[in-house]
Amino acid sequence: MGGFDDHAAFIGDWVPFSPSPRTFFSSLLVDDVGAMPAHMEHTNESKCRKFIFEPQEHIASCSSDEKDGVRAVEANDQTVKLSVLSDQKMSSRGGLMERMVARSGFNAPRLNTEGIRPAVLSQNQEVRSPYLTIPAGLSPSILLDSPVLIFNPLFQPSPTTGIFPFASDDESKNSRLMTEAADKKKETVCASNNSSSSSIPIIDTGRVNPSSLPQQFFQQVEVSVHPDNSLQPQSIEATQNEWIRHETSDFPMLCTEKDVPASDVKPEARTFKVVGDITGHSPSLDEQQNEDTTVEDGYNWRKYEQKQVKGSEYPRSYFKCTHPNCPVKKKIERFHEGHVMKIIYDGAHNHPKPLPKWRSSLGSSNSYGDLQLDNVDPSGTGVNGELALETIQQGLTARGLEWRNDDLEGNGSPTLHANGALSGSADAVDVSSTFSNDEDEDDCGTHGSASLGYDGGAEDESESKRRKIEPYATTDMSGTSKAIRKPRVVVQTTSEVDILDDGYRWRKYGQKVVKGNSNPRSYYKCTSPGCNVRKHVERASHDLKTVITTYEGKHNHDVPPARNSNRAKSEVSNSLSNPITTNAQSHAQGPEPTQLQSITARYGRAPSLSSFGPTSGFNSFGTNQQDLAGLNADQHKFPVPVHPYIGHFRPVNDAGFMLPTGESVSDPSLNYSNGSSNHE
DNA sequence: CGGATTTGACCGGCGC
DNA sequence: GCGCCGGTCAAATCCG
Repeated sequence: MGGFDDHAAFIGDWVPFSPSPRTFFSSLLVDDVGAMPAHMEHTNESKCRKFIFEPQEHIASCSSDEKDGVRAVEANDQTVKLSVLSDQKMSSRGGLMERMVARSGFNAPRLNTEGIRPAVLSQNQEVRSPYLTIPAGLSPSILLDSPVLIFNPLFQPSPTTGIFPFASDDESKNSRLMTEAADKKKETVCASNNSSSSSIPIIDTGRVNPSSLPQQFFQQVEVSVHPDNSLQPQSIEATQNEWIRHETSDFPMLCTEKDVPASDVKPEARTFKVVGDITGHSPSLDEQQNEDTTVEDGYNWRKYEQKQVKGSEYPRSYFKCTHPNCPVKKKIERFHEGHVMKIIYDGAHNHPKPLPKWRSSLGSSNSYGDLQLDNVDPSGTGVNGELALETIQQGLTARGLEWRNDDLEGNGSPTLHANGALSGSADAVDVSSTFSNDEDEDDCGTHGSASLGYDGGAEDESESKRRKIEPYATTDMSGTSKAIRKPRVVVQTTSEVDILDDGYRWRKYGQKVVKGNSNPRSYYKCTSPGCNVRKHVERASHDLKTVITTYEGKHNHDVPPARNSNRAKSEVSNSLSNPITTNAQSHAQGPEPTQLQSITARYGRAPSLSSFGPTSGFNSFGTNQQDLAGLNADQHKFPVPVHPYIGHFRPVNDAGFMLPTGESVSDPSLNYSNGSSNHE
């Protein structure tokens, strides 16, 4: 066994490929979207990938609710969508824009108020809009701190980034907004659900190009945030818990977000979401990332994660407040070619807002902190409006947004207050929450203003979660010994089946897209109690037929007996006529038909995404698990010695091992031609 | 209903 | 010090 330790062996192609719908799907998707088979809609993977090609109209829903919204859509027009995705994506904007312009006479989107009906709204009293759409580059805190969006002619969006260097100028902001707000009725807005109850409207700026449509753009904003209640109906469209921003000429982007059903709204789950868009500019990934990090809200953030999430073609960035012990986190997500940005805040800052880097240059007069959101409140949106914000709010920072419980008693509507002062005045830290039952805010005790009954549950939750996890993680770590590198064996096979069934039973515990490979990597653990062996499986980026399985650790047990040989047999017969398999064969992207057939026969079934996992009855060696488990390795046509890592595994590869780059296989003793000898 | 899978989120190492 | 990224966790969901 020593031979394996600290080494990784890369076992070359030694396995005949097997049919895997998943593989076919992947290849089809990648190589020929238009030819994607209808059945793809049944696979998770297809769903996942589909988003990439999905027309704008669906992206919003994807982002908000991949599970429901997307699926529903897929079933109906997936094929069509896919076939026209590319073009549509590229041209839809212009077409819509043109139509809108023609219709309205100008580029400002038209507000759709039809959807905003008191009746509907009333049904969703509990539903609060979690989204606030703001232009890219606009500091969320500014929004939060200000009753209105700022319009300052002096601040033009960056020609390159489209970011607005929002410098605060209270006067200009307010005056401008106020004066213009009156006659702005054509703004497109992605509003908060409860028009009547949203003090913090959702502002969807869409894909406005400020440089070309500054007026409209800001008008829209104005309307959305106008203290006066009037704005809501116009800018808000509520559709049963679902906030949909309609696509309009200049605002082709959807900011459709599904809100949390009232019933599901839990104090601890409050999240404040700010959605903005990168105006008229399609940022590169780098740009987006930069923008992500440059979105100013007055606090300092450390990016600790960036991940591709399902339903979004752009990675989601995770940030933590860098202030010591501050639990606040935020997520930034982009949609629609990066034009729409969603920022989700989680938790409440337990410290004053640090002095912004740019603030000093702007001068105190411009400090956004001086803005008073209170203004918003009085307006009439009154009561309900604030509630909307509350629900979403998952603990806005003390500084950026202060919740006043003033109104809470009466109607539970909070009042937003922007603490102007930068440096930490006491109240800056003071987080007032209107959510009396806010269990999520944590630490309110330390910073929360008692007046609000702010419980700070969120933090507690996350903290407790962390505490709960840590011990486990620690244990796990020690057990699996991350520090102590486990022996690794890398097996490369050519297979249509993702998982090489090695006789052991595995439980999938993770899946992730790793850099350099668009194909997700799946992580598995051996399900045998006490066995820490893990493996991850991924398809090679360069060759979808190539499956790379990396084993880590050594089984401390024998190969478990086959579960049910009968089942395997039946599956074989079923698979032979499996439509998926048949379908796949018909596609040029897959293996040659003859190959497929033989594969199908060999593997006996067209595994479902979940079924061709490690526990499936078939392996990738051209044998099924039952064979391996039930037969002596010697008896099998492929002598398969039980490998401590990979069970019944025998690299019957002609090419022998291939040492993967980066994998150190320095031990010459490694000899997979005799697997058994290696594990003693 | 219980086991398996999915998937968003978190952790921590590593490199710049 | 910060961001990237692989690995992992665990709640939610799926599925037999």
